[in-house]
Amino acid sequence: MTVTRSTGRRARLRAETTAEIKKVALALMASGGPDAITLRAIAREMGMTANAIYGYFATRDDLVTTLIDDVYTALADAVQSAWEAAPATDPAARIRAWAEAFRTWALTHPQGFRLVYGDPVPGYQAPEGGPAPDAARRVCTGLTALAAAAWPHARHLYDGSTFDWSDFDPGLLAKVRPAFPDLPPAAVALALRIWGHLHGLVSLEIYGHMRTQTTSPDKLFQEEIAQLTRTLGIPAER
Amino acid sequence: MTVTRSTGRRARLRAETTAEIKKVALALMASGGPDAITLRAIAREMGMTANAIYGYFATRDDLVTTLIDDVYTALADAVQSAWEAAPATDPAARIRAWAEAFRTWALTHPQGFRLVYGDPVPGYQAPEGGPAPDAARRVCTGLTALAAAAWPHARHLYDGSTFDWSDFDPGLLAKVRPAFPDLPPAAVALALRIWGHLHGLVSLEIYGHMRTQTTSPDKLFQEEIAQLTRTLGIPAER
DNA sequence: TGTACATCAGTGAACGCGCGTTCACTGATGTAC
DNA sequence: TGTACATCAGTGAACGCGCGTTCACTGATGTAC
Repeated sequence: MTVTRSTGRRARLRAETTAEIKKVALALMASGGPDAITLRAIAREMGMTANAIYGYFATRDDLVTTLIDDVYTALADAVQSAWEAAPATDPAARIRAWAEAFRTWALTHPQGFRLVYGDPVPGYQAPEGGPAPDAARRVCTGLTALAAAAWPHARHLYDGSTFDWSDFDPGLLAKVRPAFPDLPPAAVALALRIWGHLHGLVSLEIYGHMRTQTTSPDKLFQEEIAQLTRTLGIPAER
Repeated sequence: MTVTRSTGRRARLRAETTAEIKKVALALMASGGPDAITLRAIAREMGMTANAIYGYFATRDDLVTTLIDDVYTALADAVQSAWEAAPATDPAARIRAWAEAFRTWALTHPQGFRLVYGDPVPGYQAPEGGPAPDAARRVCTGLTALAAAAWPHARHLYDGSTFDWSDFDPGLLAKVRPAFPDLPPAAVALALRIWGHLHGLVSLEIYGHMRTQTTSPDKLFQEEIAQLTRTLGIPAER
């Protein structure tokens, strides 16, 4: 049996077509929502027949799984690079950068947000078992870094916390504890709570529930961030 | 033209069948998600033909609109009565009651939560225009009552708030301002932020994103409530 | 360099499915005189 | 109280649709000798 060299022409064409299928699928999702991701629609858009896609993805659910992973990665990259762009010496700025990147990404890719955090595509069955994809983890562990930076200022608020390590998923801890050996369980819980706060505000906005309440969701989110750093007692630099 | 008396036998049967259609639709949704709400499935379950339903609802979207309203009402009733059951003299207990009722309702009716706060049923087109249904408003104005009770203790935290009345939806203000004449815009913003916090934590849990982080979402939520009353400076009674 | 063969991307027709909705209808229930 | 008529809930067959997936196939691209 001859193995095709991965740099061969065929392999390259194959990779390009795979990329195009995903690109078209994401474009369809952006304009029509996750429901619009159908093999036939993708094929139509690409000028192929629907079953040609079976040469690249074994099944529709396989394609959707790949897309979810791609979108998660894009989100994780966006927040991580925003966080890294802010100076490490200014925890408040880093929190602000992370949170704003999170909201901005969501508003720019509302359908992507729905795909990863909302209802799955109708009929989609996620592959069973297996840990959360790496990118999903990165979103959350990024927040743990924020909590770690804030911890010296905020720890006194959480003296009564009853969390211990057994309250967390082993997969999460495997990522978090080596990176922040001194962090107590209460700080990880804080990270999850902050995640919940930001997710809630953004998600209400994305799903249209803020529109009937406020005309300035942006201002609301700014106040959220300001209060967050204030409550945690993080000094603003300068 | 003879108007059928609304107490007539026919009218009663009609009301009963309408109620059964909704009941069956909700049961289908509970077991199969919002996608499972199809006229044919409902009819199958009721031993009728699919088109018989057209005698009760002009279209599938009409039925879904009605269901959303019903579910919203159930949620609003649940949180409101929990809130009322706690003593008015104990704001912390009232906040706790509201928040716990919110989460409990969501965990008990995950598909209902998805129906009202998540992606709409595939293909569903909400009736255009028109203000949010009354029940949706009640969920949010209930939170304003919480913020109002907390305000005397928490106002000093929001001195820098830049919110004014023009930042809010007139429909919201029409409900809120008459009920709480002394409440400033910053307090309404606080209510929305609290809503966001609770919604986020519950929504991550409902959509399964907490499972890969913590084994004690319950504990996390308790800590959220405790920190909320603490941050707002609400004294615990007793 | 030329030829025989293997690989493999994509075609085109077809399958069975469940869906919302329309149509002409039937038979039971209620109403008016 | 009895009869003629109107109302109306529900039937059964059919429409056209888009979907995921399977099948046998064709024709171009690459490979081995």
